[in-house]
Amino acid sequence: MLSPTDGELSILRVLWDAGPLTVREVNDRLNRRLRNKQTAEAPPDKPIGYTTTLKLMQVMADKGLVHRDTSSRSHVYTAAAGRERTQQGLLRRFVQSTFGGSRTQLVLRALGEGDASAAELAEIKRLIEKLENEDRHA
Amino acid sequence: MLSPTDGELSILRVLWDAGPLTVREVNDRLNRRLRNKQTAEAPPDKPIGYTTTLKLMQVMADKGLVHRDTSSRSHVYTAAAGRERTQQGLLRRFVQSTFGGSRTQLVLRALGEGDASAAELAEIKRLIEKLENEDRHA
DNA sequence: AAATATATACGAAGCGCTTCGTATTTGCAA
DNA sequence: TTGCAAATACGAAGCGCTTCGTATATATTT
Repeated sequence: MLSPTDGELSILRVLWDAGPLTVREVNDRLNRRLRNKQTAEAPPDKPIGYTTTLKLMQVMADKGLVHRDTSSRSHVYTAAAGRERTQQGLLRRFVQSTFGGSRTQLVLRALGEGDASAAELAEIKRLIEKLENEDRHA
Repeated sequence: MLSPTDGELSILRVLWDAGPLTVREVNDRLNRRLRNKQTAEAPPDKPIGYTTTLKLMQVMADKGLVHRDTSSRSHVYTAAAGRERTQQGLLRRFVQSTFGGSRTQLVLRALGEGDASAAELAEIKRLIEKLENEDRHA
């Protein structure tokens, strides 16, 4: 299980959002400032060169982070792992390095910042109650 | 506001746990396998060289991550920023890069893993209810 | 067909993080 | 005081990530 780097992650985001894409399409989307709801990413100060994206995606193919279809001249790439699975992996690492492995500490810190809306808090609460129920019946 | 790297973070953890320390003391603690409750860190496979720790801490002093008292021959280091503040900074970065800035997504993902104890869930729930009350009165 | 545009492949430089070797200084002991 | 132990300072190598220049192949247009 290999975790993507920051640069790789930005490419994966594009692939997750916009399905199978060519290098050109990915590069365009990285440079164009289209902030999809979930994906809130700041547009780069300096445009990313085409060959930069190409090289990165080639590396990702080597690492197995993406699959590529080379049947046509413009190769078509797809993310190898889903968004959830990837986020879980990154989260695991992060919790380990920054919170000594305690997910609860992380959550408390994340909620403590105080920018969660009432609806979000309600959603989290709902999840907790669901988990508590599962616990009780386990 | 500068965020520590992984290596720097492991040193900060030691300083947070054990107050002002010399390089020697930090290096010893990094190599000795003393897993403090909060700090659950795996002991390194290969011992960390003394000068490695020294250099890293010198860099940290340059960056302002630690303060050092050079009045005695063995310099004494203290963490410049507190644990909470540092974790907040790292969390902010991580949420941005991995969850597109949505703390709620992060929390949902963190809780979804399903290894939180009943007591932990209760603690989180308590915090949420406290936040909801603050919201209501804001 | 020739010229132009667009694709991939590849090597290498730049940068930050980490690690270590080595020189130098300082304190302590024989 | 002479020698040994332990500390700091410093330079540089190694590695991974990112970026880019350039070579080469393949379409497309004129």
